[in-house]
Amino acid sequence: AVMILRSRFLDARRKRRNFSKQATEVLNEYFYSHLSNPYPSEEAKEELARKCTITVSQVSNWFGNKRIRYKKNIGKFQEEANLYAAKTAQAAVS
Amino acid sequence: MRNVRTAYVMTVSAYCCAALGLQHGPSHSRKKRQPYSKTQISSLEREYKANNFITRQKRENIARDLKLSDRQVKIWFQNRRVKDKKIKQREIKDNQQHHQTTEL
DNA sequence: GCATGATAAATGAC
DNA sequence: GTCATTTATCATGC
Repeated sequence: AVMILRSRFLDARRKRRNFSKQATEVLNEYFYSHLSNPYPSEEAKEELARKCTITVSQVSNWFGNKRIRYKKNIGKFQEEANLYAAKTAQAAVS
Repeated sequence: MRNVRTAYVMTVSAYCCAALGLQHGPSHSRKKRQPYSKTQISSLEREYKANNFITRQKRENIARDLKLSDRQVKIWFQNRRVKDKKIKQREIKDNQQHHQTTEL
């Protein structure tokens, strides 16, 4: 019996669920439209959290992960970046 | 006004990663993250339970016993206090959530 | 099997 | 000291 007795911080990491598609959409829109400075203010985080129905901490986690993973492999995110760039461009026209 | 700090950070760390808007990159060989062993964690947790803040004397002893640097022990206690704070504020939120769904 | 969210060490501004 | 981060690692989803 191995008994994984990890006192894992109330076990939030285990019951992890992916965010909804709409939430990811909102977060990505912000990220790619602020690519030159992808650091939302506390107020911006709160609004994103409200829109996505997640906590501010989860917003911070998402941006932390996104920044490092984007930086590590920009090429992999190129397609995604173009997608959201086009989306915000169209929003600007209308 | 908590973002004045971030704004300043951005101007300072504009040397590296300037093209991207990314903060203090690997400035000059950052120490690689070293996950601590169960034994080390147990001792640290035991001491933390005794008191959340550690004196310099105790810190030196613990560091020697656990084969960690003085700085590592100091940082561990700092991070541990942050963790405590997060746990508490999450418990508060969970309670609020629970009352909203159960009452009325 | 990697994508993804959360946590654990480590850094730096203040 | 706190605290927002970076980075690696962990645990899970699918």
